[in-house]
Amino acid sequence: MEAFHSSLQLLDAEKRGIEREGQEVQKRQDRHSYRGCALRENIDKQDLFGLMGPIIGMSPDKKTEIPGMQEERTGLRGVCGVGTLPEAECASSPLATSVDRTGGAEDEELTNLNWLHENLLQNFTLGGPEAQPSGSPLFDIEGDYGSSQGPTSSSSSAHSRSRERDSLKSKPPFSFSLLIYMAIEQSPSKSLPVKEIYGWILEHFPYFSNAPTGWKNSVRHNLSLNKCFRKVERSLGKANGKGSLWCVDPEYRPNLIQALKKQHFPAAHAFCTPPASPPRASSPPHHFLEGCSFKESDIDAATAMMLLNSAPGHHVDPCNSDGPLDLSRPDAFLVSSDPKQDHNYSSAALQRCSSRSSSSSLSSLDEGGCDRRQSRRAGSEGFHSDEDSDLWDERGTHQTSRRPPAIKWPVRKRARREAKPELDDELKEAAGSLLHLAGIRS
DNA sequence: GCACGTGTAAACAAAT
DNA sequence: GATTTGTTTACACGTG
Repeated sequence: MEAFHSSLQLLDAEKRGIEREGQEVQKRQDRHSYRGCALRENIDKQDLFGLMGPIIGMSPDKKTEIPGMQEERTGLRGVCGVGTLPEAECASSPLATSVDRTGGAEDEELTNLNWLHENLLQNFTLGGPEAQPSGSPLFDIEGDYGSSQGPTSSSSSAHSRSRERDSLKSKPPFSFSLLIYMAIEQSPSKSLPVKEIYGWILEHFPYFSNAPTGWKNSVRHNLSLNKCFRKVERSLGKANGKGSLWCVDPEYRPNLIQALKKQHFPAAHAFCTPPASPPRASSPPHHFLEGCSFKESDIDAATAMMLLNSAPGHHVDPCNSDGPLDLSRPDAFLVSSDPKQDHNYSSAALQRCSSRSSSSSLSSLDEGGCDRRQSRRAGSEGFHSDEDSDLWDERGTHQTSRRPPAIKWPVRKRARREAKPELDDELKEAAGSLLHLAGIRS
């Protein structure tokens, strides 16, 4: 943990150095563009760890212009805002209670995706929030927003309006799984009801505000089918809305992170790259960074931190199914180097996902969806115990006749954790390599 | 061609 | 009874 804090300090120092270079770099980046994106060179690395302020993805003015956004956002304030989710506060599940008790400060640093939204996503925009006329984070992610112009370039207001229109009609470059993941991860309690997932998506991807309502069906479909997501029963004693809370299955969080990065941040393949490979070899492919002003070390720093978070023993996961994690305890964030105390399943999950082609993603996890549902229905008490997990680990039925049971069932979690120490080490080394690449001493 | 991931639509049941 | 939520099935399409 001390090393982590020192890394943060080093990041801060580096950030200041980067900022000094900022203007010079901006000039360079103005000369480049890629798919309409121009990322800030001087990414605030503090932000990478979820220390940022409120979400700035969309200006209120623009949001109010979107039909139907107002009512959707009302229920969202508790999610993206500072407060805690009322439902989650009262949720009876160990997850919700343990998470909500925390206040989430350190948890925010280690697990949330604010860094993604406010940096990776937002910094895809032209020069950051001050320069972006539209609040949509996909504003410049999508390639059809016109050529990128640097923040210092003379992007006319007409051009901005044009891009804004495009942002409203262009589909987000993320799958529903990732959208849901981002929504859930950005919530203080790491769990959201469906309606607030809708709200988050609507707020951050205005495209859906004008899209046919089928996308909500898709969201629900994903939540049900994708075993990355778990249902958490709300508190029975309080009538606080329909349905359940949904959270990210900790076992598949690395997969989601990887899918997220594969979708837009191919530097993520460093996660699957053995540490022996040269650091630069794990740099994002040219097609991605080409023209982007996203310094590779920035990406690496971000991915390194995520990898650290994903690495066994470094992960703080409120959704840990091994039992409620009381994040209010000061030792809740102690970094364990003991594999036996590793409550993270990322290594196996990562291995699973890296075993497939680059297209490996989330729905491969759907193979077990039916079993998950079975166990949900058997007792929808939210999270499974290990025994419960073992149940849906070992049953081998497949969901549909169209999906042959090419089941990559997670093996028993504990057994897997103990059986993959070398993989754990690789992950740690990879994290170290990435941090080193980013100029951070781990 | 095949397997897989993803998106979409539709139907249905249960809950509110 | 209407609406929302959750589940399931089916199909289409793109990709490797």
